[in-house]
Amino acid sequence: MRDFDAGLTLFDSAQAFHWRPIGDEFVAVVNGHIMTAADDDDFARDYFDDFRDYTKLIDECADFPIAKKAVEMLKGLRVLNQPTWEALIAFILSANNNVPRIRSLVYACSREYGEAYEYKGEILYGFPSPEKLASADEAEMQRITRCGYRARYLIQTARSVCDGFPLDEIKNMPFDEARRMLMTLMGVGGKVADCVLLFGCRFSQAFPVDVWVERLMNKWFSVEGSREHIRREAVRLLGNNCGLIQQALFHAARTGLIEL
DNA sequence: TGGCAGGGTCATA
DNA sequence: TATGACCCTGCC
Repeated sequence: MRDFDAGLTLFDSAQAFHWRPIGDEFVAVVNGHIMTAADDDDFARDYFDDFRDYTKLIDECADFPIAKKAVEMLKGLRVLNQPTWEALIAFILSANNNVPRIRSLVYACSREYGEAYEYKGEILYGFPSPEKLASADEAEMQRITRCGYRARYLIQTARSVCDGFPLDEIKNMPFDEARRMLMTLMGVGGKVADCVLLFGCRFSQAFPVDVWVERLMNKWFSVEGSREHIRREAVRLLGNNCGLIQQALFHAARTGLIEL
């Protein structure tokens, strides 16, 4: 695969939290199958977004030197096409947490409620199913996983999915409608919805605004105001692939590659 | 060791 | 639309 930086994309970029370095490779359970960063079947290439031409992205942010710089510096950073449910669970857990703790919460929930798999002597866990989470006890989940108030979000959202919420149809809806639908789920506000749309529904115009993106949009794009306002301005300025650009900007800001 | 901040959301007014 | 509460912990 051309220009694919597995460590950057799967581990450092904080768009997925369940990939683990084992030996000299990255491994995770995706959709009930063990997957490695070296896989290159059609499913893997799609998951790693290998069918997109990322060189075009540099031209798309030509009007914004800081964006162009971030995209150029982070060649090899892909935006993943994760299963919607997996992105949903991970980003509900992400709320008001730092990256190391999100990783540990995703792990704890998977270990407790997901299926175990063995790979080269290591145990890996898949994401818990909606059914499994829907029947979980809130207090017990809090005690075991330490996920705090997010236990209620997880359980309620899992119950909605079990009760017929059309999660698999979200990716085929118009963007605004998809976003509104996701936000009816417990624990899903605008930011989490945008992450699910970007990382789990192929909407490259989704633009998650967190504390880092808020700061960099203030400093480098002179955009201030509510996060919803910042999001709309980003779409207007950067276009329909603003989510892909956001990912480069987010990582550059968080790691000090660009000043804040 | 204390205290802040973290890929926010919800309830309330 | 704006404000405060919220589980817990990584990190300075």
